[in-house]
Amino acid sequence: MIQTTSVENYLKTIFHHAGIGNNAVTTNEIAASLGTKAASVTEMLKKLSAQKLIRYKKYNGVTLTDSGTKQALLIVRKHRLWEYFLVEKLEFSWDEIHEVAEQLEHIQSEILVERLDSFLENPKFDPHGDPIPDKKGIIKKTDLQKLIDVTEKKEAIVNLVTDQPELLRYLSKIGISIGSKLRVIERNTFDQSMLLLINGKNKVQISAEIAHNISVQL
Amino acid sequence: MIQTTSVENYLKTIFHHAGIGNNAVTTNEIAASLGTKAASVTEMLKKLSAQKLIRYKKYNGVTLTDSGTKQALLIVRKHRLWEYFLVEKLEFSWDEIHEVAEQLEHIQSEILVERLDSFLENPKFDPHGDPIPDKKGIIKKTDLQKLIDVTEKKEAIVNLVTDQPELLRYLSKIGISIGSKLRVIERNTFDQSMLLLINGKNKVQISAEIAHNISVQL
DNA sequence: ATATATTTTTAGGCAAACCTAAATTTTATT
DNA sequence: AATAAAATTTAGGTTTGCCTAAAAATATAT
Repeated sequence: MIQTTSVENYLKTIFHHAGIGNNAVTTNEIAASLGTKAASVTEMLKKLSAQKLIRYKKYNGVTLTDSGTKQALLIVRKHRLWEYFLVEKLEFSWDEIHEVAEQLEHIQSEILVERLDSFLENPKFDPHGDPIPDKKGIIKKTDLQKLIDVTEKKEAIVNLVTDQPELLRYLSKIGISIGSKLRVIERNTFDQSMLLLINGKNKVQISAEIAHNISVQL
Repeated sequence: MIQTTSVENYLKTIFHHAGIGNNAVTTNEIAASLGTKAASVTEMLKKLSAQKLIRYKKYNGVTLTDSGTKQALLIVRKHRLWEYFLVEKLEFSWDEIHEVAEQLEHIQSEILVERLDSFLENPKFDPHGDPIPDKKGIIKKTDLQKLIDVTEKKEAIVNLVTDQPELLRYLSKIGISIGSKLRVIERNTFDQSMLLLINGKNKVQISAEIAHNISVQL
């Protein structure tokens, strides 16, 4: 089904805020991200829900359905391919591409996307290093890295955790789950323990032992 | 001023129907061309007029102002540059480009257009042979041809007529003026006279004598 | 646990761009 | 010139996506 530009922007925003774990996204987050008001978001969420693009329960935030995720991925694909085009072919610099790619991503033409992809020789990453989903919406997994190897100040997304029940229980207690965004604030050079900021909110100190068992994607 | 896609489409349509002579364009012509209803067109014409993009007098059709013409030319420029891109770089065939170029022409970014132009090495004609206006909206005049030299079935636009009062009077009587679209339906091989279709409406037979004195643009 | 603050939803409106049906103006025909 | 036909405009609606203000639900703090 062909969507309006507005619907596409909502799907894309929800997709980005949900992260890898497909966490629920709140009305206010969406409003802030799109520069609209919460009331407008609520209204649109009902429409998206009616189209089965999201799962929506009043006051509970939303998650993308498979269908919604697929559509979001195709928009992301288009956005990143156009960004690649702008930088590689039209000599745009990083700071100039966003606004234009935001427009180009809404052009409706499957054949255009595929021809562009071929013309660009099927790039796997956009100029920011973000992976470009393929035509089926599949993102090539970037190489995972152990959290212990992440340098200071960097932001990483939890992708995989060694399957040890105690560890998993502990992590959930301190608020880390698949998809959580971690920023390494500080590393203790003595014991290699690290101070993390979780999802931009809570600070937690974890031991090197634990950092060894968490895989992240940068 | 940044316009809506709809306003841009109206300007483009009026531009194309007005032809070289910037003739008045009727409400119905616009409606037919855009696939909307006459009532909707009237409404929009008021808006365009308020913005001084067209000259509009009730029941009298419209003409583009200089400002309106300039904006129309920039849309035409974008349309034709994108068409060139689609054919030359993405290997689209003629019949596939229209729909996509209709969308791409509305992308708002001056820098994008200029970079695209450079990337394509400043093409002067699109894949249909139509001239691409430059960034100031100036169209390089295509070489004029005498109507007598136009081959059968071709469509041509009247660009210049030898300045002979009798001829001009005669032509106006049979409905030919600067900007008229002529299609050569048939040529009489005996006397070189030709049967023309004028603006897709009236058929007229003209002598070789007259055809010698009309210059057209293909 | 209750009061306060925040978030989300509902209700009622607005602008753009479209529509149909009816009224008006212009054009064509006899 | 009067009438019929065609073109155009007006009047009153619809849909999409946004808004503000008020109400309801949830979260936070004492």
